[in-house]
Amino acid sequence: MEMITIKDIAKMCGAGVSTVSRAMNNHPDINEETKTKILNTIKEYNYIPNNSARNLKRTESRAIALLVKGIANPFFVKMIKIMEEAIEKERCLLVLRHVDEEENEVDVAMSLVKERKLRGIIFLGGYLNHTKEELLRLQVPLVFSSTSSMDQKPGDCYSYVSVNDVTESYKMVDYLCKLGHRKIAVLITNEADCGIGRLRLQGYEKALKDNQIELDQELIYHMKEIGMTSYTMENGYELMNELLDSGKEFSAVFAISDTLAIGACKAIFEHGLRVPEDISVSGFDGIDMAHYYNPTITTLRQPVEEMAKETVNLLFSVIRGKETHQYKTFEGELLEGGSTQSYCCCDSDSPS
Amino acid sequence: MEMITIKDIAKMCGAGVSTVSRAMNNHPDINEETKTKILNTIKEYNYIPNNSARNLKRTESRAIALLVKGIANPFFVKMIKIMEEAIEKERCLLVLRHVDEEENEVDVAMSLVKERKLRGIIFLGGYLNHTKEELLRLQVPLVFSSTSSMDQKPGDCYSYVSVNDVTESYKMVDYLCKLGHRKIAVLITNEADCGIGRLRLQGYEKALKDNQIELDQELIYHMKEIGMTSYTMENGYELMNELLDSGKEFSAVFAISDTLAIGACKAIFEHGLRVPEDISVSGFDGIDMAHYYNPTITTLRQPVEEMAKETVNLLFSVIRGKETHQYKTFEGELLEGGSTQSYCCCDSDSPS
DNA sequence: TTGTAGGCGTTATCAG
DNA sequence: CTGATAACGCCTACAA
Repeated sequence: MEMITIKDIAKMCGAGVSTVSRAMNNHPDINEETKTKILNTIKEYNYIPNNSARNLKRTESRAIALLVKGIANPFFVKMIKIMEEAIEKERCLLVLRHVDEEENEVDVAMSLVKERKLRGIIFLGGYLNHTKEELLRLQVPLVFSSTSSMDQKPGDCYSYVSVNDVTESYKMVDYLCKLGHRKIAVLITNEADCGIGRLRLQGYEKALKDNQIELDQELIYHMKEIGMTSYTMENGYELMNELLDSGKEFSAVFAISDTLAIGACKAIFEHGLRVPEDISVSGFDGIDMAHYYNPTITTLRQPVEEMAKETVNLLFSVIRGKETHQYKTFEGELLEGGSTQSYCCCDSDSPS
Repeated sequence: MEMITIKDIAKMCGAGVSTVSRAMNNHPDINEETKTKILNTIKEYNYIPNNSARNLKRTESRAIALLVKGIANPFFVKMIKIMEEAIEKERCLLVLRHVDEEENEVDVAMSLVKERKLRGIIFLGGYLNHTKEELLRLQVPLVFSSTSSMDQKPGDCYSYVSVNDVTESYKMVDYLCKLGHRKIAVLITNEADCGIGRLRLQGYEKALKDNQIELDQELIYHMKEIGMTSYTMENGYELMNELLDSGKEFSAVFAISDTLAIGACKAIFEHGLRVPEDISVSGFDGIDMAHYYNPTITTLRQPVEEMAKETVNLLFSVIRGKETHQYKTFEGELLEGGSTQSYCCCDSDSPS
């Protein structure tokens, strides 16, 4: 029932608590013999030091926090994995924390800074709408990765890694235009979302404009529910059903995520239509699923691996004081899949 | 630079630390006026109490730990979400922790018990091979959910929620047999895996036997790499490629997860074959992707929602002392999708 | 209703 | 090399 503490170990070994502490923490000033003896009793009694006490007392740690907004997002899952490895390589401890949609990630971060004496923080996802003052209060190096921000000018108090959502979604929509599509619908998060959704919509609008296509508000399909920012297949399916049921004419769809695109395909199939013969579908992100789907989803691949690695690199550069905060934008890559084809007014039945 | 503490707040308000503590923790014995005053200064100075100190001092908390082995698994992602809500409904704090493949979840749990004074622990995924002694040492109610265990007899020191992997995979393979398939390949984790993979293989073997089909070792495709237990589309793709390239004859494939099944489909398509006309493909789990895939994957749906809810229920029953530890097995549901069809020796080109 | 003091389990400091 | 001892920041008797 009683928790065994460092004192108990000390008593058992006939040593002082500080010696036990030294043994545990690999301090240099300790006799090898007593050290092994202590380590043995620790193992024997399954003693595990109390982290709360440690964190409270320690002046610094090697902990890096990774705060993720949207842990279900497959795109993030991959980034997390890579960051995890990179951080481990720096011999640091990763503290992974899932942040809810309504939660304020900076508050969570602040709490962690106090609790764990963090070395640095990585924010993954979410929307960057915090004041410089709030961020400075965190007192540790910060990197925002794949976080959207309306004004693309980060302050000097944090680093920033991302693709340019406007530019990249422009690429995709422009690609659809060049294929000859003129009636291009877009599936997107709800209107209140000022995050990535809005940026990608901007790219869509600009691409249409540059291709001399008039913007048709009826082809912009927002998720209805407020606060509904989740990029799920189900939402893609729902949105596409609405769109198809509306009777509105269109030949291509740009879904602002691959998950939405896949859901959309399902709706299209269920309406007895084909992808891409009847409707071309394109996504965004370049997640594995887009590649494995049938047909392969035409998508805009974000260089996940490089982005994740660079995120960690930037963080450690600042931690080491070697560099000051930076702003890195990555280029996406348009992957042509089987879900899009050039627009054909005669509605051919036998492509290929 | 200096961290602001409870003492600072106390000083600023001209109050004692205990009063500040009472204000923060909603204690009854406190003057409303002083309470609001304190709360205001706390807000004004953005004071956040140090969790380490709290955990160290508190004798109990309302924290429940959820230790997940394989956070990338879409099946778990859904369960986590549901458990999260259920735990919140019990007005408890969820401590979500990702456990690496090589990490021992019980060690992590032990560490958390000490650090956070946990009320209970839920283990999601992984393989249950811990001694009763180890588990008892944790001192708090335990539930293993969707964890595999060779001997299906849990001790009395923990609860257990799962489907019967043998029975359920039997159902699926039996279904394929009843469709007329006699050469059924299986895609599975590496041979060293004594977890879910082995159980599902048992179901496969039994189903074949009951259908008077001789077991053909060459149709059992294990992941090659040791320690490779990840149920990814990529692995499914690789395995299926090997299988197809081997020239071995078969008409159906049972992949022990939907992700593997989807990867397998991709490989089949790339070999110029069709699903299900040339090869029937079935999966396991019933994740969303199986439903959205084209064709829809025939799968064995695990009742995620109920399982997740029951997991939390069992935990709280024990916490409240109302019930003793239990062992709940759920029935899966075979969802017929478009990826399977009855075996047709004439290799029809125009199904329905 | 409020304040003071002691201790939670460690680590850091400093004298031996 | 080792062992007391004083913090770390908070909560909680207990006394006022």
